[in-house]
Amino acid sequence: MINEIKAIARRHLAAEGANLSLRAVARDMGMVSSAIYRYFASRDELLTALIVDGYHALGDAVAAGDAEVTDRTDLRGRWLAACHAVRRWALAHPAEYALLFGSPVPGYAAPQETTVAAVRTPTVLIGILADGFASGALSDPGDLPGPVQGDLAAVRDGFFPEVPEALLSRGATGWMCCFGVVSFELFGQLDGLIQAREEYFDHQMRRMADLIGLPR
Amino acid sequence: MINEIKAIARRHLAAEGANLSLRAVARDMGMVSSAIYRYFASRDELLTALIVDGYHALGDAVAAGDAEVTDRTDLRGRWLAACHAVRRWALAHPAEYALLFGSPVPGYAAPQETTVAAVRTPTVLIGILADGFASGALSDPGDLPGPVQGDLAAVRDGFFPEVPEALLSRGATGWMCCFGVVSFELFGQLDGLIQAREEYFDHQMRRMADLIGLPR
DNA sequence: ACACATTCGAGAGCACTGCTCTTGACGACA
DNA sequence: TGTCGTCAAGAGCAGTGCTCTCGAATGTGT
Repeated sequence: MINEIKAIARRHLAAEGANLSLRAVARDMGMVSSAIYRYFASRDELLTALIVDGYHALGDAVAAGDAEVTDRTDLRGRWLAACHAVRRWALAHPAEYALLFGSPVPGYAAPQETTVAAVRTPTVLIGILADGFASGALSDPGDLPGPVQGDLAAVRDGFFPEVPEALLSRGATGWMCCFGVVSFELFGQLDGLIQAREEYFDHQMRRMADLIGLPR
Repeated sequence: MINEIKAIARRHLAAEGANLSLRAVARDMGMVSSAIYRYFASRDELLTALIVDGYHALGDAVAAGDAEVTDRTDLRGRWLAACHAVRRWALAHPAEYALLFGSPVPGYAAPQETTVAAVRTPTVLIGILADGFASGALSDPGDLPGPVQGDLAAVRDGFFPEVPEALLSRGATGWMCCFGVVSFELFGQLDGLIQAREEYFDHQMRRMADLIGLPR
């Protein structure tokens, strides 16, 4: 039942964009709006459920993209595959992507459960770097300013043991830039400027691979 | 009059977030909601006016940040100053930033006037690279795939004559990554992970300067 | 089989939204 | 004085999230 609600809500989200109407999904279910409140305490709670699902769907897609590269030592190929998976998922689910990474809803404060789901995609990306460091293909850039080092050490201890902070930082920068380029395209900032978007994205992610230090 | 409406709308935007209520700003002006429609045909038109203003305000702030660097040949210093100006403006005007760069409103299609205003900030950033190329401090990386080259040549001809496409591309990537990192911070994706945000931002923009090829 | 408890959904209603249309007040100009 | 344009008020429409109450259905225990 709550799965059916989520499915219809996702359909509405895809069709109409961010402003999801409880009454509309209730109408589509042949129910009255108040009946929804049996299953979700509020619209925010429904959105939270969709957000968590979205993070996992994106994480799955990115992990699958990485997994398709058979040569696991081809770090650059894995990086590019994962980045393209991010972009492909975003283009296929623009409304959900906007829900995850777009402007936060004013009154809405993301509960804890979303932040743990949010970490799935960067986990895949930085996992590629972790593999590279473990095999000796990547080295520690070792160029972090002091205060940042402390923050990243904590993140490392929580999620990525064995990865040096400076390398983790490179991966985080790469992830944020991937997010930036995808959002730019998806939110219409490239309209009328760039047509060859997949090629341009690929080019940019290759430059990010250079920045991270992934061997060619 | 329309300036007063915009000012109050901006205040509401800053206070309450993205969902701007026409009736609320009318209330604050001691008017009735329908009176607003004398000055703005719709809520979208008001938002468009605020968006255009926002792009210009951000562009002004970034240009001012760049202009504060007295040594005009210090390309890296200018790049960092401009990037920090972007971040500072975003943190000072989060709701307006979200309006400009966040998820687009479903029914809303950005009219032409917004896209010409949107180009102001990248103009400043890439202007730094143009200066560097003119003085010989920057060279043409010359590493663009074919389809992208065509798109960027058109952009170059429209906005940045004399700048080679590959260098323009580097600047665009830098701008998108700057946007990505700022949005990540502003949209809450860094919450609970990074405390030393200004330092981390500075570090990341330095790495982007490396990628662009700005001399140290 | 009967009585009880729980679950479910319908319906009315509140306060709010963007937006349209009509009506009436006010001031400038001829 | 009369006319015309500008302005804002008010009512109203269709929609929103959300709360509350009230029946009907569905078990469940004795």
